[in-house]
Amino acid sequence: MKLMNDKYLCNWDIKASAAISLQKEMAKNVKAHGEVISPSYIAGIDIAVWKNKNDAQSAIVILNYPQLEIVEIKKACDKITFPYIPGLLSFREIPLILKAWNSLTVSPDVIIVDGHGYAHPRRIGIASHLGLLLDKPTIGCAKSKLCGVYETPGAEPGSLTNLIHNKEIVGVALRTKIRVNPVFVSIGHRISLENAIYWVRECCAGYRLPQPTRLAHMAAGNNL
DNA sequence: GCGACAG
DNA sequence: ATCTTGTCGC
Repeated sequence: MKLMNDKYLCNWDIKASAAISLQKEMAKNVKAHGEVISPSYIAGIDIAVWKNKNDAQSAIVILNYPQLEIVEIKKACDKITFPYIPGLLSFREIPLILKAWNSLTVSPDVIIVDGHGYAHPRRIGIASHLGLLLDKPTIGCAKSKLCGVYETPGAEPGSLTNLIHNKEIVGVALRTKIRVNPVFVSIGHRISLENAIYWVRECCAGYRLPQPTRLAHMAAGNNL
């Protein structure tokens, strides 16, 4: 697939301070509204870092909807350079994600990213950053919180509570399955929070994580 | 200075 | 993220 918005493309070999400056500029262009109505394809993205701490593999899995069957899987391997710094995850993972994106033949209508989007100190987590680059609706679905406070959601699957940071609702803690910890959903780009929550729920076929994310995680680790 | 801290 | 099999609980 072709990269739609190369104006957001940057030199990935930069310092943390420069990355933060870029985030503050890009955050102004994130669109927190938009509805994905009846998608034909939903993508899941994740990366696995080899234990040697240098090599990594990204995976993009495309599922059809509503069947949620795999229609395409693309992977890319390379050395990982940028260190893991909370708040700067996108600069570590996106280069490898774009490499896999280039080989895609199916264009997804919405993408679920393993990590936060708007629920980020500067409102631009990896889901939002990737959404700007690909000019696609993206959703952030993380397994743990990066910033903000929230009340424990009810025990019933589907229940949720707001994730609040600096008095602003930045996402929700969503109980996707009984007796498991909630996941954190936030908008990535070009989608409303309500619609993002809808699609995450729609993709959780009895699992804690949405199927696109689960399968991308397995694919990245060569377990699929 | 101290605590928090996606993957 | 990753190191790692079986085991306990719903």
